[in-house]
Amino acid sequence: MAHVPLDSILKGDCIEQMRALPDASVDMIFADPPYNLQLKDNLQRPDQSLVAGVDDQWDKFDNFAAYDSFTRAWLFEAQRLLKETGTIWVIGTYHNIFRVGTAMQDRGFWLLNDIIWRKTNPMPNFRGTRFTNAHETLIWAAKTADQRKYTFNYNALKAMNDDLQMRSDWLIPICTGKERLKKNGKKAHATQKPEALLYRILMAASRPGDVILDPFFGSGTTGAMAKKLGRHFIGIERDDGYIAIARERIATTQKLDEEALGYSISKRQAPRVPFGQLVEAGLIQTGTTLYDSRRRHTARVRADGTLVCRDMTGSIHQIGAHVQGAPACNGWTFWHIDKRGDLVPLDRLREEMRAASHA
Amino acid sequence: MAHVPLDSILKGDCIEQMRALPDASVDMIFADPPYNLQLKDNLQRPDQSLVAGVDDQWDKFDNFAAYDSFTRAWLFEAQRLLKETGTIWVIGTYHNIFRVGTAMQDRGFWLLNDIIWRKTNPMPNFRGTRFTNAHETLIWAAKTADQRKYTFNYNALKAMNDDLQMRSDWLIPICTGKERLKKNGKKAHATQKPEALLYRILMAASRPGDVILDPFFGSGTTGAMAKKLGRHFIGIERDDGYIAIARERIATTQKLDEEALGYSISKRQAPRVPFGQLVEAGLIQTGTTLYDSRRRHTARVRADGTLVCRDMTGSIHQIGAHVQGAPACNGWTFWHIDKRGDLVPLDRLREEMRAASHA
DNA sequence: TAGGACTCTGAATCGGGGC
DNA sequence: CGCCCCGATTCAGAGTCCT
Repeated sequence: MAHVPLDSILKGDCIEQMRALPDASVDMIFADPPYNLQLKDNLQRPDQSLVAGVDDQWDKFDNFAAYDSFTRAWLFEAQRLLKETGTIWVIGTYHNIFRVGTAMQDRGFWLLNDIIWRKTNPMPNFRGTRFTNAHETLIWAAKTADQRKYTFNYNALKAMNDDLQMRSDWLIPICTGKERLKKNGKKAHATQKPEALLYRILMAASRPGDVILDPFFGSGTTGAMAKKLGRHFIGIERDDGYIAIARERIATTQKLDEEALGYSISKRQAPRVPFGQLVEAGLIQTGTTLYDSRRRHTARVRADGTLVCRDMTGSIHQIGAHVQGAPACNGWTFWHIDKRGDLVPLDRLREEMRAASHA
Repeated sequence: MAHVPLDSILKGDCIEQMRALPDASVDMIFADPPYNLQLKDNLQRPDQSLVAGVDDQWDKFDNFAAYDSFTRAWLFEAQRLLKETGTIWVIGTYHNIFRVGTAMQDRGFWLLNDIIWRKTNPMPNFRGTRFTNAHETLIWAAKTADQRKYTFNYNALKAMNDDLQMRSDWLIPICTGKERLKKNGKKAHATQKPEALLYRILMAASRPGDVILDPFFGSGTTGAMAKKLGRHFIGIERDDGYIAIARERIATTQKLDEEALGYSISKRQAPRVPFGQLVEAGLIQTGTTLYDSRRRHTARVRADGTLVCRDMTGSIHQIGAHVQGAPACNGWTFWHIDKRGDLVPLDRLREEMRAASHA
């Protein structure tokens, strides 16, 4: 059967290129297909400047039927290429994601989750006519309904999330700053995805050495993160310009060392809530005594959010580590308050705080 | 034509009951259709206790085709019942929402947003096999693609959100505690929606006095919130038990008083006041010099309400655009008068004029 | 150099009424 | 239906320049 070209970008139409690859040859697929935006006119900001919207040819379809037919064709090949334990991720917005999801179910993929990428910094709705479009949706699915042995690194993701089960809503900034690839001072690709998003996806649903296919490779975020995390990639892209920037980008990306690959922690988490903020808000009184889960250690809270324990003062993490004689400690889960005899972890109070500040 | 039965619950099949209602008779629809959950077996918690899932007969469909056909049928009636300015909300999870969204687009509804209801307290994934399913998805749509005059209280929602545009991700707790209706100590309805969710939806997309239809009425959250917010409701439900619960619930719900029901309206809805009227009324003298906010540009007022700037004359908007070299300009906020050294925008004078004409 | 003022930008189905 | 004009409308983050 056909050769599987690892760590390279195949130039051409994604369906044709996928057809040339052998059955059951990839461990994970990440697909960022055209969203089929139907933009009628130019959009101006309140200051009269023009929004640089997506006007690329690759996002033009005549109608829903044409888009559906395209979607079914590439999904058919994607399913054929997946190994039995493989999973697929597809990203989109309300313009296309319902059609993609329907096509996936019809094709026999088994949906595992829909994941919401919440943007910290979305583009506002300039006209005040709708809600700020502040998220995109990912669908995560196994090859078939009876396939239960898909790759999912449950514990790694729990560790990335302060020892809480990772939820289906992920807060990640859009791709800006140094990470955003530029060409002649302008954005090189209209829809470059943030590396943190691919980082989390690859950590969740693949293992080092796995083969990752991205049939809509674009600026190559999937390839760069695959290399960084010690996975192999196959990219498919038909635009020479995009291929060139992706090649250069991946060439300058470093693979993490073996040790880091075992313990990688996400840099970007849910909005940070300092412990002092709980004190400031009155959720925790100064002078309150904190306990570990078995009441073997105690410490008291000061007004600035530090703890005192015997003659030591420091953060909830530092004091937690100190009393255990451990090199490090997650103070949020280590320390508890006594609520009518029950021990409640600080982490629960933080959750309440986050909820209150958003509601 | 048929009678529209306000503030009542129609017993029977939702499609048959909708058929009996006249065209263009409701202002907003909220629909919480069966989710078509595909639970194979009973789910047990780690402590071996059984999760009380949805196993009602109303959630049983033989396959996707049967579910799609049901979905298309009720959406057809829903679209017929909507007034031209009306919008529809449909809630679901990944089991059904993609099929619903596709059917809505195929039917000609125009999607305005998808909204993510983020749960503060979702049920964990007990087996550690997937991400915590921590959200549900709502689709908000106008009746047709060319319909731009749908009801959306942009300013009211902005006010509810600390003066920031409301985003597409809403953090709301699931329905628990006193709010959760009980029957013989057990939850009375498997999928009772939180009142906060309906509150926000009704505040966003309806006005006092509007008619709200809920074709899957269940425990009546829509009816209760409609009554509380001074809207009318029509509920459709086929289960006598649910109807009884909902009736009692709504009977004990109080309408907010008129003052509380007031909400911030937008400038678009305010009566139009031409600039010339301010001159005519003497709020601005002819010959007055106008300044932009940084005093970089000036213009003088003429008797007919036009401005002069160098050799140009025109409306406050035209001259504002001209001096900036911009394609357009809002003269009301661009131009100011000098009141004892302070710059006051024309917009403020206009507000005074409107206030005076009301008194 | 630290901080403030100003500018720029991001997958966006983004207006209404009179003539 | 088309044209023209009125006039309503933005948040977070990064980058630049000046004090």
